[in-house]
Amino acid sequence: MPPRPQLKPRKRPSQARSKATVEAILVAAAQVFQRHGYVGATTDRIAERAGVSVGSLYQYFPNKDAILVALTERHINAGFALVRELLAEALNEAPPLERLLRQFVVAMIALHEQEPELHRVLFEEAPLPPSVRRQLRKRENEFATEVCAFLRAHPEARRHDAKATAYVVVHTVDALVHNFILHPPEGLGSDALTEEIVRMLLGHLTTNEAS
Amino acid sequence: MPPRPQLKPRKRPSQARSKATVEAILVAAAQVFQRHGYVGATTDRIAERAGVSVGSLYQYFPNKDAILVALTERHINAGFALVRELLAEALNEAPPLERLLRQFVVAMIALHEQEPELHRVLFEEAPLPPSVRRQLRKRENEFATEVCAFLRAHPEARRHDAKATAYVVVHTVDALVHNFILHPPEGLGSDALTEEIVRMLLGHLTTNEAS
DNA sequence: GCGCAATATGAGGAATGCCTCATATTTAGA
DNA sequence: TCTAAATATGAGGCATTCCTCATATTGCGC
Repeated sequence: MPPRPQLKPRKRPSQARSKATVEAILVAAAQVFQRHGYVGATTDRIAERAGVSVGSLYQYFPNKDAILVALTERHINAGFALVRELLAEALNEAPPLERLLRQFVVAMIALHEQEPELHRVLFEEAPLPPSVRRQLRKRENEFATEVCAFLRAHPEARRHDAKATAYVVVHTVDALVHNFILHPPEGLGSDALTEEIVRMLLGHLTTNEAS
Repeated sequence: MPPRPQLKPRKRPSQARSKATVEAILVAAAQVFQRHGYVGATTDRIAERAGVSVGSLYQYFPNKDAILVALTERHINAGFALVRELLAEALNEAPPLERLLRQFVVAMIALHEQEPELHRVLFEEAPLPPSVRRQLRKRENEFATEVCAFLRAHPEARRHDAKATAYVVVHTVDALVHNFILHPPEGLGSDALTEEIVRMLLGHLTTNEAS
């Protein structure tokens, strides 16, 4: 267990051919991580699945964890993009808070429902390096800040400690949905959960309090 | 990556000497997992730290994961016991719901604050076998059921879908506290978080609704 | 077409960690 | 005290995986 080596690619692909190779490796990695878990996902297996040689793989990724990281970052980016998109759509209509919240929860569920097993491996099983976890938290905070700004602006929202509220709102939805999709409890459907979350958050956001 | 082998000990310690050995191994394992992470925690290292030979270790644990599992189960049991204890104490006084909620959140924070790094390794990094994850979920559900029963009984609580509510309450607290302790955000203290959670849940629990 | 750079190959080196087993020591009980 | 069972030891076998490197192939610019 020597100090964790670098995570950046040693060569940047320039020709179309090599770009395709990198893409194939990432796609294959997603499949292999999904099917075999973090430990079972060997570089040999990923290369084989990608239809390239191990040597090629190591041209673009200095080690196994670099693949994990690249994959995770891509996954995170796609996730935020999707949620933002769905939210932006909803925001165009200047909707009531309840509708917006429901939209948010639904978007998060949709997000977690695609490739849930990959999601589980990446975020629950794999030893994501601290740098990546930090980055993820940073993105979450940015997102919470947006939510925060929105909350101040929305006519229905009444709370004072917008920072704490935004933190709680964003993380509550994320955590509950994450748990629900990845470890579905018996006797509780996603509709019921959505309703419950929406009611709770709506109440929380619209209750005025002399702090 | 052959099929995951058995997790049960091959020999049960009978004499006091061997009980001490097993105990030493578990204590050492906790320290080593904490300091080196799941991958860095080699059986050799654990044995060394425990002051016993690898051979002895393998007398009582068939493989590395068996140690992880034993440790996790112990951790889980201690956790539930602690929270139950703190809650039972609070319940003796037939307190108002708000007080009880606050007690719950405080207990969960206390729980997560002891050995947070071990907690992180066990639940975020280590590949816990599905059986253990299932067991954990089962315990959580049992706990949620208790909460559920209590909710029905408490005079201040007004909600109808007690099952969904219990699920949301328990998992919200757990997830938020877990995240907060293990990945502390800047500019948000534990008091503010506690307040925020308590207000949110209290509002949720005391709001009556024609479902 | 030519030559050079980019890319691809895959057998095998090197390192590591899990776990065994033949042997030694300790304890319990008669 | 003596014996058998319980417990402890730790060097090293075995398997596995990561990654390299010498070589081959492909594509780009001229």
